[in-house]
Amino acid sequence: MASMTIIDIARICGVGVTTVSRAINNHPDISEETKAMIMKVIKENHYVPNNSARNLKRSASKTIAVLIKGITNPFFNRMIQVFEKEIQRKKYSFILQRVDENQDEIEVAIELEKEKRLKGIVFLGGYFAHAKEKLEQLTVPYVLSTIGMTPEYDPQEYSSVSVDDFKESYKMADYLCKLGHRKIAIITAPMSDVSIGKLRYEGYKKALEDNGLELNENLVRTMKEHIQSYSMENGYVVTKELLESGEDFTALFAVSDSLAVGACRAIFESGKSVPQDYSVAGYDGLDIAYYYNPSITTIQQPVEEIAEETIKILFDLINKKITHAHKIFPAELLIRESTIPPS
Amino acid sequence: MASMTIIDIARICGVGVTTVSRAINNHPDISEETKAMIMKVIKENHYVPNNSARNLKRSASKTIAVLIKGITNPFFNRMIQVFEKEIQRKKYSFILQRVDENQDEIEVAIELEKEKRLKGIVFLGGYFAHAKEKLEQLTVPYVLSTIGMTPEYDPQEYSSVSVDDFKESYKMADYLCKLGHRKIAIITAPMSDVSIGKLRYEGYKKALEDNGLELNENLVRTMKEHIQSYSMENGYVVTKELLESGEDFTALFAVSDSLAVGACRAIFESGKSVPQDYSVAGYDGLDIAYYYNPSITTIQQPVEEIAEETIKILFDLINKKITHAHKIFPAELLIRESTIPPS
DNA sequence: TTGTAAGCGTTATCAT
DNA sequence: ATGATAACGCTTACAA
Repeated sequence: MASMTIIDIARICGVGVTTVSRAINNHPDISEETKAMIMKVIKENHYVPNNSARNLKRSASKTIAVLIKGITNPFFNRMIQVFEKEIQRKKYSFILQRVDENQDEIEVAIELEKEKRLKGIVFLGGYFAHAKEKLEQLTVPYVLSTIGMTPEYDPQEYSSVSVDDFKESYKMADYLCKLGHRKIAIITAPMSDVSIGKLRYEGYKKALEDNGLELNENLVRTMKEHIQSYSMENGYVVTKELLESGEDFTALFAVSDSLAVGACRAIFESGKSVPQDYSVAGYDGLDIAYYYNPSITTIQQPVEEIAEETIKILFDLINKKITHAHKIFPAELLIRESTIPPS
Repeated sequence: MASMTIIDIARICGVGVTTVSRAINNHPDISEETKAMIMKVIKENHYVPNNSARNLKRSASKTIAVLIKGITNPFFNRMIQVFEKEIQRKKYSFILQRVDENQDEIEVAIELEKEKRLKGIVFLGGYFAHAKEKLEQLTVPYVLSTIGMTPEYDPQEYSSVSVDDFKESYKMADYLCKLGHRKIAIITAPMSDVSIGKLRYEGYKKALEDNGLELNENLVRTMKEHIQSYSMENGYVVTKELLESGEDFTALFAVSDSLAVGACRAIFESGKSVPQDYSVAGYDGLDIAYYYNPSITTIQQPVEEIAEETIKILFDLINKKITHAHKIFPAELLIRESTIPPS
């Protein structure tokens, strides 16, 4: 049996399609009894409305899409939960759309906006170097959440919520310096990265400079491009290489907690220990940084606040209360077992 | 300016809509030059076809959806990558749809099937206790991947790929027994769970029995319902409670690696160590089990093979080569630093 | 090779 | 309160 349509239901009920539509969509102009009767028939016949037809006809829907670059990142888990909760609280529905690493998030967004008649979009993660012309095709409000934006963009033209990656990274590197470390290695993004990876590296560089330390290029290590970025495996491989290079260092700053975990394992396997032989610091404030052994010193981003503020700004945009906004949250340096003064 | 439609493009190009459609969809019956001209106009005007309209009109599309319960689970990351790769290799497109913990995956599937004219569905994760009547509304082939199915279902009526959770869990518990442990605690799913959590618990029970060990109810701990299931935090909280209960044990089997990580941290915080004071074992074979300190003994599921076989079966179903299939892969017991004989 | 026109399954407009 | 009917933007017979 082919799939039921609204017409079949109308026929079975002996009413017009409009009435059925009214019943489905909770319209006021319908008597309780006809509605109940129609709903009963719908249940019995397992009728499910076709969303494509609905979206096509509807001029606007109350839905927000969250587009994530790299859904794999545990850092986003908590944020997604908050997004979902907040969006539902506003009586909007919520679409989570994953964007592939080599897919253009703006193109996905443009397509989705048309397909689903979106009211707003949240971009989560990734870099953001798009032609202005492309951005302009997005006719609904959007907010960049924890995304590093290239500085060439006019801040008047978009909205964002994040931490100050430069400052927070500086904070961590400065802490390591103040601990007495003078040879501090870093695992960061390839220099081609224009986003948070770059900002975190710049913070490290500045902290070294301010502490009178010279930058040793041999201690600046970048993630392997062929391995999942910011992953434990990447941290492991890069650290192994660093250790084998024989270059001397006493502390290692990995720009994500996952990288730090991989780094620790590489150190253990070389017969050394953390923090006695090497201090290791991470970034993000993931659960694993707390549960790891030793627990890992990190920069904890206030994920829930970031997510809440993202939604708040998005709805202010939707309701035309504002034209743009940028919110920067402070992150917290959590000092744990993995970092001590050099021996 | 309102959004462009195919009619606008046709008008601008001075051709009919059919021709534009042909250009968009790479149809053969169109001259190279008109096609090039049309594509140029499309680019210039930023025309993007409306997917809802396409899906509505199309009778069938070449797309496969993967529905995941709990996208948060790192165990699925690798699988998703494989799914995507394999599906693209078959020239099909791929939709990843997250299903909320308290959402009914079958309902989502039914809706999506109509909306996107799916060719097939993969269900990933979660339990699976659905009314047969509901399942029957799914008119396209589907495969359950790493899902525990309630035994009441007729295996003739569905397809699945997974490991034998009972057997693999038995393997781990048996290994701990053979190591000499006689007081083996377990962290598992609440008894209401009918799925993998139950199977893994049953394997543990049987192993104890076969090794002449009596089951101590006080050593059977279940995850907290209000905390994310199978998470590090859950393992941490439950283990803390276990340690504080004063009940004696020498080994702890956590039915997921994340639980095991949380368990280890709870043990460290109580001033004890792993594996000297307590052996800890996990399940799944996540990266973190290897990178953790100590590295964690686990049951490694062959995720890539499971994912590949899932797609293979799905396409065999689509091509009507088979009516159903069940594939069970062996998993591997990886003995690492976290388990030693009791002292 | 190209164009015209008939749906796809809804919702919205306008009568009744 | 209810129903006929015209869109929504696209693909696809069928004609030319």
